[in-house]
Amino acid sequence: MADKVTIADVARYASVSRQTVSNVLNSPEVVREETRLRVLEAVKALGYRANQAARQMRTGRSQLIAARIEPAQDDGINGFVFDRFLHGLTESAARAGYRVLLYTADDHEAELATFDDLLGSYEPDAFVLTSTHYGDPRTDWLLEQRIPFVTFGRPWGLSPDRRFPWVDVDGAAGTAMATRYLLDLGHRRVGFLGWPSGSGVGDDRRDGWARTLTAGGVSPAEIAELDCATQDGVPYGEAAAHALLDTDHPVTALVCASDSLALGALQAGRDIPVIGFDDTPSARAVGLTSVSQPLPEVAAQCVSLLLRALEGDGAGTRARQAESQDVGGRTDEGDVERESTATATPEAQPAHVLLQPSLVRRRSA
Amino acid sequence: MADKVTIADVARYASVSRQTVSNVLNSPEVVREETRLRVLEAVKALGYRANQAARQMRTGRSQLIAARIEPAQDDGINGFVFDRFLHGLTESAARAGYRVLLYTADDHEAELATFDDLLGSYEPDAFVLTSTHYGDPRTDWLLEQRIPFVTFGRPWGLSPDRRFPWVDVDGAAGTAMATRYLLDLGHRRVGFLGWPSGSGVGDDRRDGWARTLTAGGVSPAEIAELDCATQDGVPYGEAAAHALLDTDHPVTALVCASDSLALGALQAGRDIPVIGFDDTPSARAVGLTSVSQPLPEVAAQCVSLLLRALEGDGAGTRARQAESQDVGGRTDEGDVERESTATATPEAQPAHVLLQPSLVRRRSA
DNA sequence: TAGTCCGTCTTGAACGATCAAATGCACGAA
DNA sequence: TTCGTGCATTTGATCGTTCAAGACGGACTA
Repeated sequence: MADKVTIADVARYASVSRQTVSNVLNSPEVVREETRLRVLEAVKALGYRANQAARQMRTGRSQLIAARIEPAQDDGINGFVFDRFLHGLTESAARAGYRVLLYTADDHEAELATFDDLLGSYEPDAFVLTSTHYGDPRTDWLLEQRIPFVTFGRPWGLSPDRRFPWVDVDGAAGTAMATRYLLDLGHRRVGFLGWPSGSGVGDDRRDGWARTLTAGGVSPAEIAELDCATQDGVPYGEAAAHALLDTDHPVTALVCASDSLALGALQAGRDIPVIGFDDTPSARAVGLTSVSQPLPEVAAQCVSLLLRALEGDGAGTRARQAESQDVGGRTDEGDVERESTATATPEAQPAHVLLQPSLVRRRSA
Repeated sequence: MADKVTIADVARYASVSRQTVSNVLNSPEVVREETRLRVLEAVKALGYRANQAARQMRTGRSQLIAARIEPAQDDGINGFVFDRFLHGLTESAARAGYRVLLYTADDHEAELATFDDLLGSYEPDAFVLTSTHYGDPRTDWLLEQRIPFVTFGRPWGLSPDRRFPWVDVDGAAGTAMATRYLLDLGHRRVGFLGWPSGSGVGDDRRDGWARTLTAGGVSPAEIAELDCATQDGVPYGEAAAHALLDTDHPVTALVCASDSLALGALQAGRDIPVIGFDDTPSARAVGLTSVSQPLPEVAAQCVSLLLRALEGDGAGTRARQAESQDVGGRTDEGDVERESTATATPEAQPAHVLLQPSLVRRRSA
């Protein structure tokens, strides 16, 4: 490799001091235009790139965002969603001058230990959490340590929504959309295959369905009859579908909390419309209509919120200016906000963003 | 956070010099036992963790392994395989004291630029490449720059196998196993749905099938008749399956180069045995028998080979000892080698490992 | 004329670790 | 007694960057 070009090399080449080179790169406004150009030329000629480690040592900022890579679930559904999210995160982060550092952890306790470990060694500037749930200890820990972070997933069960920034997809809106679609097709007995109540995500998805049926004039009693809760997984979906189908008064269409359940429903063999959730490869493969989460946008919003949080905390000041320029860059390119229900919150308050899913129509409905 | 404990704090606490603390952690053998214990106690009491940035600055080693996260394919199959691989990589790397840094790139040119970028700023110690293919420019670039790396995938088309370390799964053995299984079931006209020749992976998988049929006494002419090449994707698989089924002399079973093709074949509706490749969630969901790659092992082997390569190059010497201990740690826990066809190569030569896939039997065959 | 301020650039120090070399000490041989 | 030897530990320098403070000349003010 090119023998390591340092800032001193650039300084010598451009006949200025180290600090001037640094200023050109980090605080261009304090440097005379002519000098600035000369330095930039030198930077280009020598192929200079600031050494992260050295910079980090001085500024305390690593330009690293840590994210946990989760083991693919048995049915790989979560894995897929997460994979696409991670890809988007890496891309959005790169645009803002950050990189994504991976870690694993088997449970929450191990994850907290890993937080500590990482903070002590690699010093990531922020964390991104996924799969938040009721009573998640991770958010409290990070809040207490005052480490910037965002979650992909609402702070289920936490009193106010604004203790930390989060991004999520409106699952209820997704199932509502699916249900509405089936009602418009003329169906009235639209069943729901979901998970046992208690999970934020699952309950949210059920709500969207129930709410839409209610709006469509279906009675609460009937709604209860159309609802079936079971564990996630294809075979469970199949069994649950049978429970709703093999009755005197069978459902005529199904909305499901996951593609796994929907696939199971398809395998039940009746030829009724079925709609899944997450638009996984499996859905695509078998032609299953499914609710799709805008994962690249979720990732972009996560980075955007993180950058805001990072600007707020107390570290370097000079360096911070360069960043806010980067933020500007990202914002320019973002058609993101337009299609999102970005719930604006007052400045200086952790913001949150709730994005709308979309319905991908295929053969199954 | 705990106010940053530095090596000087530990030294003060244990009444020794900074260097002694450093030695306890990196070259324990030069320190008197009594001192060593006292220092370790101090480390524990203060919760000291060596700062990566500072260490990197001195040693030139970042303890970072860079890996590209690929966008999920249309059918998400590659995405899934890669996701699991990445998880394994992160875990194995962590055990050896390394972390995984992600990057994205749209094409090879962009990827080379990213290599350069990363090497200039974050200075990863090594790269992990996936999806290698004929004439891959990335391996040449990295070889030329003398950057350590491993690939998940053979150096297709490169003359000798030993220019760089690689890990791969024996695809031919996988399709051979699948074919053998169908032959044993009494089938003779076992068809193959694969990709057009030209891709290393695809040709390899076809070979395993053809070879097994030949061994089973099927004539070359007949084999050619049973072979169908098409683009990857469920609908293509369905069409191809029809081509092999709707003839005077239809196939009675199918081996496929991917789960997508296999799913297509299933949708063709004939009730014949079908075997896919990669054991993706889709396969699990629909009960498709499939050839499964041992991805966690692949990842573990990648890390193992990388560590070997990293020991060889010319950087610190003291630090190196600590690492080789780590390697030892990993090896202990590794049932990995046992079940793999680890092709041993002479010391100091890049090694490679070819792992055996397994057949996961489900309803489809 | 002297003093102040501003814009531009430079100098020395510091981040936290490791390396290379030096030091102190105990021991045994000359 | 003196000196070399080897072990355990310490000291000073260094990695590449940014921060804080200082230097310098010119313009503007008093």
